[in-house]
Amino acid sequence: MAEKIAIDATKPIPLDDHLCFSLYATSRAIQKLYHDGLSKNKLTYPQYLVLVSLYEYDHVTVKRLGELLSLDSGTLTPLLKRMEKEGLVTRQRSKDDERVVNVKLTDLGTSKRKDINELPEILVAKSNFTADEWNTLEDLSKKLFMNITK
Amino acid sequence: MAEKIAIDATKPIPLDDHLCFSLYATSRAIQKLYHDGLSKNKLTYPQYLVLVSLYEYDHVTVKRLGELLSLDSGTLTPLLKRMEKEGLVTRQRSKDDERVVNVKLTDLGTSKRKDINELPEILVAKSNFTADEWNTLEDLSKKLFMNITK
DNA sequence: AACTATTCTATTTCGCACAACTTAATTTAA
DNA sequence: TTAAATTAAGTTGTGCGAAATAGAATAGTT
Repeated sequence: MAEKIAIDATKPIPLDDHLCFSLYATSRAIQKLYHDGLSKNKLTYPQYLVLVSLYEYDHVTVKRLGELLSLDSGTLTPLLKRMEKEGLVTRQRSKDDERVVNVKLTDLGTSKRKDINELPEILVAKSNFTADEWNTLEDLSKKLFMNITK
Repeated sequence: MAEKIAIDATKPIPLDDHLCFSLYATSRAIQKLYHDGLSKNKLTYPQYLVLVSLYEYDHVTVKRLGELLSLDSGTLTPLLKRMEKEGLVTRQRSKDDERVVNVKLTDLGTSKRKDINELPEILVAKSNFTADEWNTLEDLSKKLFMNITK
């Protein structure tokens, strides 16, 4: 029988006991960790995630990108316009369905793959995690995401 | 002997293999989960974290708040001004050291404690996690934060 | 006391995030 | 086949979040 998760809401709950805060702070810390490697390539963190997505899928629609990154068009449209301006991607309205905009890598965008792919190594090194710790954290984080978004 | 964490940077790394993304997406999903409960009280997520901090410490300086939440004054100053405007906190420059600004709860701010403290229950319920899963995720997230920020 | 360095807050600028809304294209169904 | 509903992207407004800078107050040194 699994133990219940106990939170006593009648007393002040220390910040340190908030799982939400731990994940929030850690996520931001990782973005800071990547900052130098990203700004060297004139990239922001969400722009980096767009490139990662495009290396995986070659071309995607704005809608698909939104599903992949759980970001909406209000975030993606201006972000992609900035990336287009930097010459990293192209945005083209689909001939089949004019509502759809296809996003593709340019040669410049493609050329950054090697640099980009080295960023996770920084986290691996700094984390000082065992493979088991790493995988457990990843699995639990994904499981939590699934459970609260489904 | 612990297994190494293996990342092959020569091939595209699926978005799904990025621990950074999993934590980033999960953190944002939690903020969305809290959104209704927060906006009911006219609060944003970081403002909620400020209140949590104040329930724990009663009064804090801007600097201390920045350390607690790992946020800088560029974020905190306007945020606290908005909270002051809403009547949730007071901001007062210290007599001892005029550089320091003390932040304290008002009665209104204090009165929100019960409502505020119920938010984590929403996450507990939605997570469907065992106490063991919950604690493991919290511990590993904190450990990762410590290792990459120290 | 004057000089220097440090500490702390505030300001500015830019780029997300997200909600709510608008516009335009496509699909559906009456 | 045209009116209604749906879908995709874009727009607007607000609030973070980070970096860089400025500026005032304090502490430390000579």
